[in-house]
Amino acid sequence: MASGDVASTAKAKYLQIADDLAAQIHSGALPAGAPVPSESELMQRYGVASGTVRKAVAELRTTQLIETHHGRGSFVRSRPPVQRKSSDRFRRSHRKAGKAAYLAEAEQSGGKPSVKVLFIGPAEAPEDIAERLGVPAGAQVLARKRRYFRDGVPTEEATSYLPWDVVRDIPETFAENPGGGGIYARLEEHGHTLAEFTETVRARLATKAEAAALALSPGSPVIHLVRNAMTESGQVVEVCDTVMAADQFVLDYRFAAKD
Amino acid sequence: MASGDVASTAKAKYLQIADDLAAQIHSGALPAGAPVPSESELMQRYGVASGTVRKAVAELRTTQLIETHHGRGSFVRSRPPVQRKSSDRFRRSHRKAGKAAYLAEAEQSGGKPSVKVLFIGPAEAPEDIAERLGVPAGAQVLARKRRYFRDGVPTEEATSYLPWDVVRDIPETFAENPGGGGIYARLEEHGHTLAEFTETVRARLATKAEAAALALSPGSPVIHLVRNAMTESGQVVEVCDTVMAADQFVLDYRFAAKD
DNA sequence: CAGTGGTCTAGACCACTGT
DNA sequence: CAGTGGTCTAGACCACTGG
Repeated sequence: MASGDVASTAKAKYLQIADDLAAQIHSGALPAGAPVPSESELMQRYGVASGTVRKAVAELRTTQLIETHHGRGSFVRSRPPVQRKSSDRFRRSHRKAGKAAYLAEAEQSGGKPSVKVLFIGPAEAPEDIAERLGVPAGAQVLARKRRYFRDGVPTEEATSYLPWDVVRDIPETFAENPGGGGIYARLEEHGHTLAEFTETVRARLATKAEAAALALSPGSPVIHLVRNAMTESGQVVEVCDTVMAADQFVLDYRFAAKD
Repeated sequence: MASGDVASTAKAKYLQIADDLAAQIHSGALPAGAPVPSESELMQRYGVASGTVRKAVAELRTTQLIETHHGRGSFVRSRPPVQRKSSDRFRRSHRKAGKAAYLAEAEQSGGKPSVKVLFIGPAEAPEDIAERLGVPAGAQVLARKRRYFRDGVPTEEATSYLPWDVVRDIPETFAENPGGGGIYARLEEHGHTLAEFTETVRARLATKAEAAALALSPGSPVIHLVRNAMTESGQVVEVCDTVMAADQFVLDYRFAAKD
C-alpha cells in the first residue's frame, strides 16, 4: 500500500501521535518518571512504521516532555527545582570561610553537589579567550575543565583558562582540588588580589556535544556564561567559560544605579 | 545492500554531512543567504538516501545555521549582530543626557530601534510581581507593555509594573512616551531616587505566544529577565518583566570582588 | 540473552513554490 | 510544469541496557 496517502489529512500522523501522548502525560495517565511505551509497542498501537513513531517521540523530546535513554527507553520528565547563581557567590568572605563558589551556591539549593575534573593541564588559548586574557592567540595557558553534578545529574560544564605566567608559581592550580576557597583564594594568596568580575551571558540551543555532556535532549536551551576575573592591577587572571543546562539555573545580578 | 553497516563508524553519517555543510558555511563557501544544495543534490554528492540527508539538514536547522522554506529550499541564515545589554545601561548619566535605556543601548549596535506600545493602564498585579513590589496580590498597579524592534524585526517584549501610589502623581508615566530619560528619569524627578537594580535571568524555550510575538520559530530559546528597581528608601518602585529573543542579545554584567 | 533506541536504505506520494 | 521539501513505509543492521 502506498504511504503518502496520509499526508493529505489535516495533520501529520507523527504529530497526532505526539499530541496523543502529550495529552496522556498532561492528564496524568503517564505520570512523571513513567516509561513511555516502546517504539515497537507504539508502532502496533497506532499501526504505523517505525520512522513515524520515532518522529513523534522526537517531537516530545524537543518539547521537553520526555527524555530518552539509549537502550532503556523514554521516560516522562519531572522538572527538578532550579539552582540560583547570584553575583554574591564570589564574595571574598565565602572564600575565607573555605568555600569554593560552586559549593557556596549549591549549598542553598538542596541537592548533593559533586564535581568531576575532565582535564587540567596546559593548552593553547582559543582566540576569544586569548583576547580576554590579553595573551597572544594560541599562547600556552592552564586549562581546567570540570563537569558539575547535582544529585548525580550533570548540570554544567566549565573551563577555566589562566595565563601561564600567573599559575607557574602556584602549584595548587594544577591540582584537582585547589584547596579551600578554590582557585580564587590561591590567586589572592599569591598577590593577585581580585578586584572585579565581568560576566557575559548568552542563551542558545545546546550543541550535540553539549547535549551529550549535560544529558540534555537535543533542542534544549543552555546558558553560556563567560566570566573575566580581573585584579586590582587590571590584569585578567582567569577566564571561565561555562555552559549550563538552562532549566537548572537562575542567574541573579545586583547593581547600583550609579552615575 | 545493507545499511546499518555505516552506523558502526565513529560518527553518524548525517552528522558528518551536517558538519561538512556547517564548515562550508563558516568558511564562507556558503555565504549568508545562499541556498543550501537541494536534498537530491546532497543525496548524489554524499551517496546516501534521502532520510539521511534530511536528518543532516534538520541538524543544521536546529543549530540555527540555516532556515528552510517548503518548496523553495534551505538557505544560510544571516546572523544579525547581537545587541548587548550591559548593566551600564541604567547609568544616571545616560538618563540625564535624555536617553532611555533601550535607545542608549540600541545606539551602539547599529540598526534602527523602534518601540510599539501594546498597553498602558491599570492592571491587577500578578502574584510574583506583587511580591516583588511589596503590594498585596491582585492590587492595582500601572502596567506598561511594549514591544521593541530593531530594523523592524521584533526582538523583545517588556512589561513594567509600577505601584499605583508611586505613579498616581506622575502623569508622564501614563504617556506612551514618558519623555527624555524614560520612566526612571521621571521617577527620580519625583523624589524616587533609584539606588539599586536586581535582575533575575532565566533561559528557556519560547512559548507559543512568545514565538508569535517575537516572530520566532517554535523551539527557539528566549531570555527571560525580571528586574527590580529599588530606591534609596528601599522601596521597589518598578518591576520590569522582559522576554528577549535569545539570538538577539548578549547580557553583560560587571561586579566587584567585594567582601 | 532479549528488548530497547539509533541509524540507514530505497523507494513512494503529497504539498508548496516559481516559471 | 518541474523542482523543492515534507511525510511515510517496511524493512535492515548497529549500539546500548539490563537481567
